[in-house]
Amino acid sequence: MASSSFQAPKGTRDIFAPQSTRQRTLIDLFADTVERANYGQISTPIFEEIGVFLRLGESTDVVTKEMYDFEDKDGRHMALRPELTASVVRAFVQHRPTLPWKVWYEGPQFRYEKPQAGRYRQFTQVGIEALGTSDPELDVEVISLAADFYQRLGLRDVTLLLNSLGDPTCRPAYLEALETYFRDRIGDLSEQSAVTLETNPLRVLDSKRPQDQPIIDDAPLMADYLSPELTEHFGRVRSGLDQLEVSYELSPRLVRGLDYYTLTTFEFAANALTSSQNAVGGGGRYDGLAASLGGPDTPGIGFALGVDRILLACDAEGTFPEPTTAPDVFVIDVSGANVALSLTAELRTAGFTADRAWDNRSMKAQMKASDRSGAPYGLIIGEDEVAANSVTVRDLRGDTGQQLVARDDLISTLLGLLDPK
RNA sequence: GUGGUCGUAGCUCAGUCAGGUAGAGCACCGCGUUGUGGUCGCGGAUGUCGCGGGUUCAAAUCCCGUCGGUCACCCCA
Repeated sequence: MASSSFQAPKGTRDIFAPQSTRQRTLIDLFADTVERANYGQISTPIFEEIGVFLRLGESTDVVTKEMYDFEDKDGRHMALRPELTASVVRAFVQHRPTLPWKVWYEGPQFRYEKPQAGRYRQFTQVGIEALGTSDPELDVEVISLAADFYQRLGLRDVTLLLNSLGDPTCRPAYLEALETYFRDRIGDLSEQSAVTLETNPLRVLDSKRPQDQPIIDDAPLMADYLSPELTEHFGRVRSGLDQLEVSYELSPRLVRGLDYYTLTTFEFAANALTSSQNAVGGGGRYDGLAASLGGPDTPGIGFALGVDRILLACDAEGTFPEPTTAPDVFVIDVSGANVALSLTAELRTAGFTADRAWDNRSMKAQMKASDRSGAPYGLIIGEDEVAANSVTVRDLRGDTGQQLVARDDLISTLLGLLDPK
């Protein structure tokens, strides 16, 4: 803790068992959920040419203020990925897989933000992206998969917020109306919102300042400006969600932070999280992104879910507990003959998880260690056992006592007592 | 990035208001005789009181700075 010693960089943390095990379990559950829908895993580099991310939008903090960018030794301007959609679409444009293309991912992302609980400079997201069709039923599939996943985790109090942001054919008229509306009231807006208005009127809707609320409440709605086709698309998304019994709230003010979103946009808020960092996931359509990255004009939709925040929400709801990690057996060796060394290796080869005590400690100390390990059985080897070429198998959890087992029968005896992992 | 708040043993915290050079619980280690843990009893180790500077005879305690956590805004997962 002294200033001369190192600590994890601001906004980052060390995660170890059992939390790390829990995180991996969560990711496994996510993989299972989306692989049932035929999404395949994609793994992209953790850094890209910065241009890949500049398409996220010039009015977003993620791009303008929060990028971890650097020059590599050849002078290329690179950046650690602040999100994964852009990387996935870059991979799509580069490889041109057959359509529709459905992928899922997990991994760390980086944003230079001021940290807070649930907001880190390195954070983990899981997500999916699907490119190649504008079918509104794809929107429904994507959204419902996220909802399914929360449900499988045991999260109950998650609200799905839904909106349509229009597209280049109808959004400009809305933006104009919105800008005019806010300009007429700029004197009543907060200073911050007045600045935001200059770069992106849409995002003023996102302001949480009390001063802005009455003005935002009466602002024009995108829904009134959607083209007939998009109104139809949005209607089919909603009826599809109804059909699958995925409940949602229409949220006409929902504005996503990244500029590439079009049409369907959504966000999941965990109500158990009391802080303002309660968005545990979000996503939407980005029909122009592939083209803007130099590829064919291909529609796409996806979402990203914040693993760190989801786990905080699980804690708040008291669900998805940490897995208990205990070995099957724990070896106590007081023989002075190094039996533990070969015995643990033999047990592991046979499929058991096995740990042991070290440093030739006393019987009492080794028994204590075995108890603490959580293992259901302790294997005791002393001089007597060595002489009899056997092992004492002791029940550490129940009351069945202990039995002397011939070394040759040990594995089969243990197989009768527990299932190897 | 702006503002608030907190920072004492591995963990949770008391002590800070009224300055006199560190405590509790849990965890850890050992002992309770001959090879047996979990309960109990006894004993033990561990902190330059986040870091740096200032005021003072004297600072965990007061002042300034800094780093980190956290809360609100901002932003977003």
